[in-house]
Amino acid sequence: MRLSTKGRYGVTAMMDLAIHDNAGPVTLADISQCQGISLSYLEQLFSKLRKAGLVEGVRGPGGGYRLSRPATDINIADIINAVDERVDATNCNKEANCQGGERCLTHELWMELSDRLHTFLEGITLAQFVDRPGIHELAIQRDRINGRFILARRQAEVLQQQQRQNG
Amino acid sequence: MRLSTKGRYGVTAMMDLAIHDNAGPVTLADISQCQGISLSYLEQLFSKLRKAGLVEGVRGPGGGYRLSRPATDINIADIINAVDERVDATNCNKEANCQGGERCLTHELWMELSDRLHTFLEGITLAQFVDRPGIHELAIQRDRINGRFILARRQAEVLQQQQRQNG
DNA sequence: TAAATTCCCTAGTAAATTAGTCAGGAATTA
DNA sequence: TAATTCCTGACTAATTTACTAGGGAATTTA
Repeated sequence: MRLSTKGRYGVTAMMDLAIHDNAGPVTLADISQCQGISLSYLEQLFSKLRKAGLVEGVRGPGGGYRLSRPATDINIADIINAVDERVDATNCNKEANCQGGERCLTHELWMELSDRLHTFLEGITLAQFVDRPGIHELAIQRDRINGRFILARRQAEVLQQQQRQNG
Repeated sequence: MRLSTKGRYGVTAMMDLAIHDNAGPVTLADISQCQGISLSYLEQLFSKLRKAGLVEGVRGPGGGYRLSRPATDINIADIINAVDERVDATNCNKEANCQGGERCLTHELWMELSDRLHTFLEGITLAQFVDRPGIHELAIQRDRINGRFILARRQAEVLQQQQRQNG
């Protein structure tokens, strides 16, 4: 397990997709502008997310990226693994350090900690951040502030439709 | 929160100190050899751990580093913060990205995740890895394999003493 | 069909971080 | 006094991060 700004970019971008999941795909240009990351860099990150099967791209006008499965089925460990891609190889695996083929005790303990961390992050899904009252209304507000008018409108339409059905 | 190989080095080194806590200080030369990290690099890492108040150095022959407080009072978040030193500054804090002074919704969600992670790692102490049956016997074995004879002897002495008192 | 939009891919580069090297000094023990 | 070990600072190499540039492929809209 490894966690850098790259991982943060991946997670926040995926949260963005999850929030707008009902309102259709989100363009990288939007995410780029809102988060202040270069478009090309985002494209590279999304290439990894796509290869990991977490998102799918939709080309052409009105296109963008969307989650490839429900937000309930995507956890934080998935995302970080896809983007940060580093496994916890300790130095001892390359042997020559710890004699006799025995690994350092501390490395075993580290692996245990690493496992615990992984399990913890596996237990946190995107849905846990998105499925809460008022989040979509808040998202529409913020999107308008950030100039993401198309997204805001689409999301507002979906919301109205749902309210008509419920009320 | 940020987690790189540097953080791993810090944590495993601290585990090493914790295991030998009763047997006196551990030299950086020992850790360097066992973990395959350069001595000077370790010195730089320990400079940070010392400034964070987690360890204290003992100079001269027979010296080394030891924990500055009980292993029960040192958690993983402490160590990673000391060594990786990066706080979770999102791009939005530097403003100019998200208009209107409002932060991106995803950044708030990220901070929430970051907090959760921090709390999780705060709850894991060094003692949880060290205070378990047979760990010291195992440590002595491994130390001998790794050529850390002085440490192994000191630890064996302490262990015998404890056994005399108990049995 | 043409034009616009968006994903998609490759290659290269600048900046930052990681990891290491070197050289020396200060405290302590034997 | 000599050996050991921490401690510090400056410099360098390697790697990773983040960005830039260019073009191509699929799709929608006019």
